[in-house]
Amino acid sequence: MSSKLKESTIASSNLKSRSDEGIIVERIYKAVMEQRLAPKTKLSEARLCETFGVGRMHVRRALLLLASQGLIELQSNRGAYVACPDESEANDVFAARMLIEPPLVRQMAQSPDDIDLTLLTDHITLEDAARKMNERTEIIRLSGEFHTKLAQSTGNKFVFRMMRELVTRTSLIVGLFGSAENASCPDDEHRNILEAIRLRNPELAEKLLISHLNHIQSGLDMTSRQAPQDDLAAILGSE
Amino acid sequence: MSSKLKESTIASSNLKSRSDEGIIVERIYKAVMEQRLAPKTKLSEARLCETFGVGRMHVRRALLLLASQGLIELQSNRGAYVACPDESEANDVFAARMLIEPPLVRQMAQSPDDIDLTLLTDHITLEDAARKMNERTEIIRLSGEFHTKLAQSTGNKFVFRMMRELVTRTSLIVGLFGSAENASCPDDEHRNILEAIRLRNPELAEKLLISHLNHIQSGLDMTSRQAPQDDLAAILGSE
DNA sequence: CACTTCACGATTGTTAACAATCTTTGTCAA
DNA sequence: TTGACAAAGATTGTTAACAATCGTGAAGTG
Repeated sequence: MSSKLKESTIASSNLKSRSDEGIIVERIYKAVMEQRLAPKTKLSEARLCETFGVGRMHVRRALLLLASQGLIELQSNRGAYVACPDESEANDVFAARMLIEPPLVRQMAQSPDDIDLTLLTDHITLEDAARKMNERTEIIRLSGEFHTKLAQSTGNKFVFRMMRELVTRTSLIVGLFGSAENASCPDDEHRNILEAIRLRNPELAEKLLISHLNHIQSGLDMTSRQAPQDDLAAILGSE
Repeated sequence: MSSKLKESTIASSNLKSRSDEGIIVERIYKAVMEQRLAPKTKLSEARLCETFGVGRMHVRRALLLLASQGLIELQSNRGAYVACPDESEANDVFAARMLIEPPLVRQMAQSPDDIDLTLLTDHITLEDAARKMNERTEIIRLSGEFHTKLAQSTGNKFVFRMMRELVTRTSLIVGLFGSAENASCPDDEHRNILEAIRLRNPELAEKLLISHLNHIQSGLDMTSRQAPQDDLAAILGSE
């Protein structure tokens, strides 16, 4: 396809990448992806101001961007809360992914030459490393990011953005309804999908991806929930 | 599928629908969809303030939302400008639509019972009426909105949002690179696609949609451009 | 004791003034 | 005439004070 897509944050794809709100958006985005920020956690303006050392204006702009992405919810006069998908939304997310990802990998497997495969092989190396070191948050984030990078490797920024939104939402959903071992994608499925693409086998790639998504979805339990957390500075402060 | 999706604006899907910035976003969105706001047109804050009769804060928030949607571009210290897609972006838009829409209509044709078909038949009625009355802007907008409503009728808000972004961008692209008669989708193609869905013929529906997208894309001339406009109040004021 | 009401503190929403930056215009010199 | 330079004007970015709203807890009443 065409463009480069080096940047992988919400803000930097549209705005000046070094802006203050870009940093805030990226940090919160990452915290959600790693399931360190639980749904319904309150993100108060004052707290974020001191955490990031910026004025309220930047915080409010960042919150607006996050809300437009659906990552948080803005309640009038009540503040911002991490989004808390319900069962219906979860179904929609997986339905959307079932619509998009199979044709995506199918197409990738048809002409893997157009595609940046090193990006994906490198990523799987990272996944293996994180698994070996047993770093929970890394595993979770990388596990989701594989699918994002799948889209990113096509070089199509629209496909990339759609995918990132769906993957982020999936991370929230898995954090809410998933059991512990289900938090990350199963061991070798990513590697197998990538291998099918490299071998130019569209049918196999599509089949593997569909069953992969089914694995994730079937591991969800739509009854259990979790409690919100609180210590924002500890969660968002590190980097 | 699941949710209702009555609201069809950018802002109202995530934010309080009656908010000031919601109105601004919707107006500008509509103006772009109808190709009344040409790419590179400057959207100055002061101008928008008096046009909509709101404070700068609301205007700036609306501009941020539009930028996050990719509809406009924010240049640091220089202001907001209607996005101006280049050839590479145009290719990406059509590639993304080719990826999503065929599986979408295929799936719709497989089980049209889950779907709100009256929404679509009503829409085609509107399209015919606008064509008969020769109302250019209406024709252009409805022509694009058919595809949006295609996604909307599934009830999946993620599919809907993805589609809306792609359709909006397509409108910009057609306005930039399209010839006059190509501004709207050809006469009966929408009706034929809908009919194939209603008749539960997935292969036909997919085939018709693919050739429909090809018609639109092949009607583009990637060399010619247009000049930006200026009188914002006249363009955005009416409603 | 249960319930309502009210007042206070905390948080978010808004405004307007101020600062920084860019654009334009006018001047001068080569 | 053309170009560089500088000042003025216009536009955007930022801040801080003010207003509005919400949650909480105390006080009062049945």
